[in-house]
Amino acid sequence: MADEGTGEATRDFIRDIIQADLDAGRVQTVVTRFPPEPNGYLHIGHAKSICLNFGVAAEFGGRCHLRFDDTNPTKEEQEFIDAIAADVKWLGFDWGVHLYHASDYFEQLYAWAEHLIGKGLAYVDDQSPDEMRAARGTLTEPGRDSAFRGRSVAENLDLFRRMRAGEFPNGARVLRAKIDMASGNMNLRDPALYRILHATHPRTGDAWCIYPTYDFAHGQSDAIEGITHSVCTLEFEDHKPLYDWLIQHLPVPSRPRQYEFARLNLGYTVLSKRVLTTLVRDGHVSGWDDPRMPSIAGLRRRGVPAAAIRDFAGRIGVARAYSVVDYALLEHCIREQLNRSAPRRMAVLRPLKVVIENYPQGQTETLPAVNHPDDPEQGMREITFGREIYVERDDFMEDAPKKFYRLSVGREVRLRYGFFITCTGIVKDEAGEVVELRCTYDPATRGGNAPDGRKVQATIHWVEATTAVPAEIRLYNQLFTRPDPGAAGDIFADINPNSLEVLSGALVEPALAAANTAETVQFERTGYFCPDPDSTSTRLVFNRTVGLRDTWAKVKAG
RNA sequence: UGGGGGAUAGUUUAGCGGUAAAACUCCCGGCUCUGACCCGGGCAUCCUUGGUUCGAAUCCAGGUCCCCCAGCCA
Repeated sequence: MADEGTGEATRDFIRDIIQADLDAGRVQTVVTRFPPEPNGYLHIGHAKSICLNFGVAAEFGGRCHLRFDDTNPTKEEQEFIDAIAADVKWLGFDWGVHLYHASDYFEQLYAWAEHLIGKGLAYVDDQSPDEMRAARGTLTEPGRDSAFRGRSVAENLDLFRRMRAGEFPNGARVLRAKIDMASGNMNLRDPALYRILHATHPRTGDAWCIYPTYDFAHGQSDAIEGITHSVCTLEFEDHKPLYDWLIQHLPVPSRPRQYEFARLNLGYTVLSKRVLTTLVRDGHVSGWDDPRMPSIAGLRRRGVPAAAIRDFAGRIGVARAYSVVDYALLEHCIREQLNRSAPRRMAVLRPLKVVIENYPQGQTETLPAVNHPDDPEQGMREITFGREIYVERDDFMEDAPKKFYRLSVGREVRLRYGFFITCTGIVKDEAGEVVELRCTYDPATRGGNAPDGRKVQATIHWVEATTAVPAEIRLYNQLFTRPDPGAAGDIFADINPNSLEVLSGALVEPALAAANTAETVQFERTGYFCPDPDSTSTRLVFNRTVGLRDTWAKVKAG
């Protein structure tokens, strides 16, 4: 895992705090945790948190727990629990034996709730959700005390036990902390600690019908596990006073501290679980692992290496200021990683037939090609050359400007690993479309160099007609049309109708037919691609992970 | 108009009283059997106003703008 591009010992305020705690002896062993709620799949925003929590633990010789925050059985599923664990592992992190669930602590949390009641710091409220909302006040006006706030300890205890016993329907009562209904911090206006939820929990089944809220479960779970630095995102900042209040009033075994950082925002991308869930549910994408999704599963299926995601997480930094990261940075990290590892292959996305007129009919020959120009270890392979080949449509222009280096009538180019060819003529169909090129080749340039030392301006990729293998290639574009999806109102109106482009007539070199591995390869001059699970023995399907940088496209665009 | 937090190149970060650093993007140029990679070069009134100081992005005071909070979600 020490393969990150610039994975140097990055510095940020979280690491500074930990270093200071270690130096001052406040903490002996750093213990962090990644606490996902299993109500959806992980996305690249979670990857930032995962890399931070596991990264920091590793750097300081501590440990990081994986803890499922499974306190709301109405939204959580086993499928998500399994997928999340698989994704964290795929990203390259290991929680060892430290796999936990907030539900592991339900009994202890319940006991602490009674403890709070006993100290007169919590009470059972009979108000309905609507009444509670009305009594909570607003951002500028204080709330009003509930009529049930003054119940005796005995009555609270009795009612709370009966809540647990299942005597009341959902929403009938709730256990609340008794703090301050006039606090400027809404979280301190007697927050709910336990609610009645007659629902089957993925792990505890029907053992419970009351469940702790996030606020009551999270900090105490941290304390039970001995978490030293509970790192979360900025929106929990207002919860810290409550987090601390609970830790202070409960006989917990340790005193964890919460620290907040800014969550990741990515241009042209949505990292809201609510929206992502809707995209999947309403069929805007094929599933959580659709290659257009910013989910870990989607990125993986698209061919993005875990190391690229780790590198990305390291480069975006950790701070407290709201920010939106350029999508281009992610692409850069992917390209950098793949450039040095991905085997090179040739594939023609939009084929244009070429007949080499002076090459013998019915004859073929093989030519050696390197698998990676900078890595001899990857070896060589043989590619077939013959009279009929296919080149990329974009590599021919009828009225080519001076800046266009590729094929045009009268121009000579090099076929990668092959010969120099010169275009001598074109064939058009009735519609006037160029459907075939006539060329001649120079036998003396076999292997790619001219004995007379003449140069060509371009080298293009190609495949030989009789040996090429047909393939479907899926090109992905941004899932949203604007850098700030939803900023104009309806986020679903910003979905890009052209986010998926399928090329069904692509031709790839035979070596790719054996690409059954999940390995991402480079199609020379076009980009990085990986076989999609939709591939079958009779139909090859490739996903474009990311294109190569294309300077010509910019020149052409003017 | 309550509470909490934040403002450094187009973007994300560094800088912690000594004269703005890096990466990405973009632009210019070089190299090249991938117009890729790689290699040069360019791109900042440090939100603002005033103060302290020999010296301020850093310290102080006042503004401005942005983000989060009124779930029995997390």
